[in-house]
Amino acid sequence: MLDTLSENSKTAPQLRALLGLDRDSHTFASQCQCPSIIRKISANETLWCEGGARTHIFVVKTGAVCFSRMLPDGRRIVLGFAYPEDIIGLGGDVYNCDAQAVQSTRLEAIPAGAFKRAVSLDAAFGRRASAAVNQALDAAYQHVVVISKLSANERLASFLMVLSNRNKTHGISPTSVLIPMKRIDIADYLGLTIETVSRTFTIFKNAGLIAMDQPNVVVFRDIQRLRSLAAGEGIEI
Amino acid sequence: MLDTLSENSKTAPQLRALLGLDRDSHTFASQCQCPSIIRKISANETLWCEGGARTHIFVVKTGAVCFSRMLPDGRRIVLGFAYPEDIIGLGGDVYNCDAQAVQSTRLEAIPAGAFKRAVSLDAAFGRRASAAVNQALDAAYQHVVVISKLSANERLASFLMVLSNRNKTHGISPTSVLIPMKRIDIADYLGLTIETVSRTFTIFKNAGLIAMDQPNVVVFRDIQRLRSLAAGEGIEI
DNA sequence: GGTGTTTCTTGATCCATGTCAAATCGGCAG
DNA sequence: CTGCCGATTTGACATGGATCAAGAAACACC
Repeated sequence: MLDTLSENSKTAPQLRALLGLDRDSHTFASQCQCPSIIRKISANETLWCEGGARTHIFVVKTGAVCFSRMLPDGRRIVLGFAYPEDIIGLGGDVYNCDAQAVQSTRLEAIPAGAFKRAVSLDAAFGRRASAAVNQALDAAYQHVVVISKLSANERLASFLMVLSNRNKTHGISPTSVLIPMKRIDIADYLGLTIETVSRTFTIFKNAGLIAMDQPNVVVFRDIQRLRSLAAGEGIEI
Repeated sequence: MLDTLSENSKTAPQLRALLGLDRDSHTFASQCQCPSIIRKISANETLWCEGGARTHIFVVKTGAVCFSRMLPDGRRIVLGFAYPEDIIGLGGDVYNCDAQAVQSTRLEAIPAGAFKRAVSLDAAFGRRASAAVNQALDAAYQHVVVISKLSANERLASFLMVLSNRNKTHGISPTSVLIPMKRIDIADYLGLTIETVSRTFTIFKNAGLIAMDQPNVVVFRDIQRLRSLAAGEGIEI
């Protein structure tokens, strides 16, 4: 699974520093002071499986990753997505979900053992790691809120607003978003079907909330209304 | 809010040790080496609010606590429940949900500052705390799975099986459970209405899966079937 | 023990979303 | 450009759970 490595632990951080890439994750890796290697995976390739031994912690460099679980009868649940600069793979002894790339993705892989050692040696680093877990917990709670009480319209609005907010915190325009994942991933994430997701996009277009020239680029036309929808203020379209 | 304290930090752990109560949480408190006080709250009383400064970490001694969030238009989402021996209130700088007692509840309260210091001083203790957060994350993921894809029957079965498993790990008979919370809490936890929860209990009774002489005591008659339902194996009742 | 109040259960009906089916779009190989 | 194939959209219909309404049971308080 780790046969697609392209750079070794010494050169990778230096290269990234030189190139000024991924400031945040680079800091993380250098704080770690443990071997870090770059791994590239293509769309749909699996990064880890639920129940598998937690061998690595990853930092997403480019692309996007999707976390999911499968029920015995085949129903699939998407638990979340990760984007560049996200630290993923933290947790207990075994991975608690599957992880696969939704598009071609480049990650920095840090062996779990070295990571664990770094955490116990450096208190500040440990706090950083636990902050990432806390963020994951907050996101999971928010996800529960979205799928347990929001309508299909509200769910999709909420999904779009998360992408918009992410753009804003990363210095990208929050008035349009690129959707890297397929409809089935969005549907399994929002607890809906692909048909309902598709219809809801159409409703948003017809209501003048968004424009969508390509199926994976959404331009916001009435972001305030979308925000109200996403927040669960009980408004109608 | 902390005016109902009944014992001080010195006597409480000693008393608990003498009485042999709550072995696990006692160990936790004594490891912490920071002031711990017992707090008693009655049913429906609020322990903390979402967004409030995280002043205390708690260990549930008796009773049960319910975590929830509220949407602007009044919709309520229950994120989970805590029972005796559970460590609750861990996370970032502010509480990420409301917490209220579902019945008369006794807790051990540890000031967050002292807790934080203990975590950074004692690596083993820190690992223990982060394990609790990891467990919370696992539970949240499981919750997402339950409410995003399971039918009402499967959701209630899942809820009952969690209670049953909890009994088992605590040395109590797993063939019957006591339901301390009201229907509305179960409904808001499972993303259903109280009517559907009630109807589903009736379906289970009629199908011979459970017996329920009192509305808050469930005796399992066909736990294997309930487990299959809860696991999402796609069976019908 | 009676009485008022809350909680739970049951019934009738409705609607948002699922399901099944088919058409259309978009990307890619040659 | 053309044909193919997976992804997306659209349409027609079915249904599980919500909603609205009314009883019945449990509980607290006098």
